[in-house]
Amino acid sequence: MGKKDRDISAAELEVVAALWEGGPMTVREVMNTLHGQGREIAYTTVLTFLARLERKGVVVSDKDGVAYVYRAVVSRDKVARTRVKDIVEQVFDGAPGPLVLHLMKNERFTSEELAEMRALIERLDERGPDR
Amino acid sequence: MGKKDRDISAAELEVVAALWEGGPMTVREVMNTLHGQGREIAYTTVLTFLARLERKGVVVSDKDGVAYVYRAVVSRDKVARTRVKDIVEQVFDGAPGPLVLHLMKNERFTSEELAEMRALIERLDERGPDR
DNA sequence: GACGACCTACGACTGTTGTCGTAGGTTGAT
DNA sequence: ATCAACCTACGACAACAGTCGTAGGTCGTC
Repeated sequence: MGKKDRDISAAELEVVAALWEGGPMTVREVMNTLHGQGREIAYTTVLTFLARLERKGVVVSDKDGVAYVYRAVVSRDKVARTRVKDIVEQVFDGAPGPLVLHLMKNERFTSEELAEMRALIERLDERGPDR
Repeated sequence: MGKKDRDISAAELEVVAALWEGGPMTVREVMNTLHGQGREIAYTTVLTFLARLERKGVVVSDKDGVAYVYRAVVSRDKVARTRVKDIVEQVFDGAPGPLVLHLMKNERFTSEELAEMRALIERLDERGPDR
C-alpha cells in the first residue's frame, strides 16, 4: 500500500494524536481534548479533519447511538517511522547516523533512556559494524 | 524572525538541498542537478521554487552576467533542527528519547558513528541523569 | 540582421490545507 | 409540542503547493 500516512497534514496530525492518546472518541470529545491542550478549533473543523482522515484511511468510525466514534487505524509508530524516514532522506541525506548524533548532542534524556541506549550500542557493537 | 524554515515545502526542499550540496548555482544548474537525481522537473518550475524560496528568505540571488546565481542562506543544520523538533513534538509527544531508541533499533550505523555515540553516552552519563 | 539558445517575468490552473458557517435531523426535558 | 442542545452533511473560501506555458528580452554565430 502506498504512502498514505505521509499525507497526514500537520493539523490533521493533531487530531489523530488525540485519538492515539485518548482512544476512540466522538468529534466533540476530540474537540474538547484539543481545547484542553490550548488548541482553539471549531467543532466543524474537527469534523472536517476526521472526515478527511477517514477518506485517507487513517481513522474509521462507527455510529454509536447518536454520534460517530472515531478510532485511529494507523498507529503512531507507523507514522513515526515514515516521518523519520522522510526527514533522514530530506535533510540528513539518507544517513541516520548524523541524526542520532544530532539528537544526542542537543537533547536531554532520562537515565533509563541512557541505560537502554548504552545497552543497544553494546549489542550493535558486538555484532560488528554495519549489520 | 519566526518559523521561516518550517514553511519550506517538500518540493522546495529538494531545490534548497541541491544548493546545500553543490553550492551557489543558476536555475539551469539546479535543474540539471535534479535531473541528475532522476527528478524530472521543468525549468520554469525550478525558477518558481527559487523565487518562492527567495521571498521566504531561504535563498538569495545575485546577478552574475546574464543569469542569477542562487545561494542558500538558511543552513541545512538549521532546517534539520527545526524538522527534528517538529517530529519530536508531533509524533514522539515531545520526548526525544524514544526517537533515539527508535533509530538505534531500526537503523544501521558505521563503527565510527557507534564509537561517537558511545563516547557521547559516557559524557552524558557522567554528569548524571537529566541536565 | 536573423536564428537559436538562454534568461527572466507573469500568470494560470489544479489540488490540498486550514477554517468555518449554515441547514436540517434527533432527542431529552419542560 | 416545543426548545435547547447535539449531531451530521455540504459547501465555501483564502492561502499555499506543485507544475508549467508563454511572452519578451539578450547575445553569440552564421
